Amino acid sequence: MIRVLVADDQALIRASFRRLIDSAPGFQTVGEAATGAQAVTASARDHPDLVLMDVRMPEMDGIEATRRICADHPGTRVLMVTTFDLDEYVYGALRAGAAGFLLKDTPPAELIRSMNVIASGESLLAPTATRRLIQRFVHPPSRAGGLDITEREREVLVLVARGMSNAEIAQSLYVSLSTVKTHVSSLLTKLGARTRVHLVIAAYEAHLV
Amino acid sequence: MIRVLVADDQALIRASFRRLIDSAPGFQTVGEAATGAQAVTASARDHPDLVLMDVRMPEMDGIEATRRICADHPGTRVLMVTTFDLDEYVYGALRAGAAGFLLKDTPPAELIRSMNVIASGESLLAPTATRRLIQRFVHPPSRAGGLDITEREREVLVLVARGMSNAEIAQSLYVSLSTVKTHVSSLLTKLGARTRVHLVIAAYEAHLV
DNA sequence: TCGCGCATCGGTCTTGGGACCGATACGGCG
DNA sequence: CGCCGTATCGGTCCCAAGACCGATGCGCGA
Repeated sequence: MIRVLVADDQALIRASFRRLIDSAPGFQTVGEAATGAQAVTASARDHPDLVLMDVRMPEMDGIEATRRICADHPGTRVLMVTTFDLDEYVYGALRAGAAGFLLKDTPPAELIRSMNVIASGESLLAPTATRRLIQRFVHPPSRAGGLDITEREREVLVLVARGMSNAEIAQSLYVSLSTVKTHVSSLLTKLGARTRVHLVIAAYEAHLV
Repeated sequence: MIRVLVADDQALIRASFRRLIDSAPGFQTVGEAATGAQAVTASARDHPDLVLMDVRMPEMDGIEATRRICADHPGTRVLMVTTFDLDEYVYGALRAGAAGFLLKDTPPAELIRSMNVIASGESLLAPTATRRLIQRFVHPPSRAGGLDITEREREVLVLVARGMSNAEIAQSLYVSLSTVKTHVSSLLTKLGARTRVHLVIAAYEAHLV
């Protein structure tokens, strides 16, 4: 028997989840929570196998509640169930330790199947979220922005970050050593760096390499 | 009507997939392939909406075939269906452009549902694979090995990679400037680096930072 | 016991890096 | 039109960086 805690600020939602769960073979609700804080305390008291967690809740949101529950009770699996399919929600939930993420428009039968999967120790995401997670896995966000530098300076920066000396960069870009030095100096000023080593670090942090 | 190509080297598997697909409403098989190469040519000829692709096939494996199909026909969605739940398979398939990854022990009804999800443009993974992908998302692999240097040298290396000068490192480690220089020189030699910039690069590449 | 690797330290020497000064030329923009 | 930002270039100055030389002490295994 899989013991389930339902956390949602709307009583109507909680009631419908409870009906669904109690009517499913092998499942049983052991409590309800209307806030994130209540979910945490209820989890500590009843140590459910599974928590159906909403994201938007008063007092403490579902993400933070998930973080605490997962930290305190590794055996408890959290399945995020929310109305909004937002990346911040999904990634926040996953980083907080959630084992799954579904939308509230998921058909009841599918929800029950998913809860079985989660309770068995596996993980499951809404297909849209799965697609975006894969996207992010295959093409990690390569934010080259955030650095307020000119195009030429950016070119110099990547060459610096490749380990080239000023002379090598000068050859590579067909300009004089002086010019390279000027660009490097500008970069040092703009990026608040003391030495070219800091430039390399900045380039790596900005995923320019 | 969703048009499906079945690629698997075993005729028995192909036949059973074909029966399943043709019996499902809204689906229709448009071809079979026994090798990766055949899958590529068949996709080019019949441009199916969906390809059920096995990983292990003669001539060309399913990963490579997926890569080519996705590159040539962005409209064609590939669902990897394999016996073995191996990370190399999953990640290889995803990087190749596959939209989904399931195991052959997936129940027929579930497979059909999954094909619907995939065909609708979303993505879907076997729960075990989902769990590992999330794991990798939350805790990216931080391999710090590969560098044949002493423990002390490793300490110096990370400080160098943090942008500290030799003098700062000396203060930080409570040793003299000479000692730091010695360690840095050793690092330069051992790692085949010309300047400390190369050390920073090596440190980042080795994920020491 | 001797040798070896490691960590520690000091000295000298050369060079590239970087600060700071100057300049010219080009293009967009009010 | 003049102003400003960008890219280009030159020169001077200083110092950290790195090469290379030496040395000592410690622990560990042959």
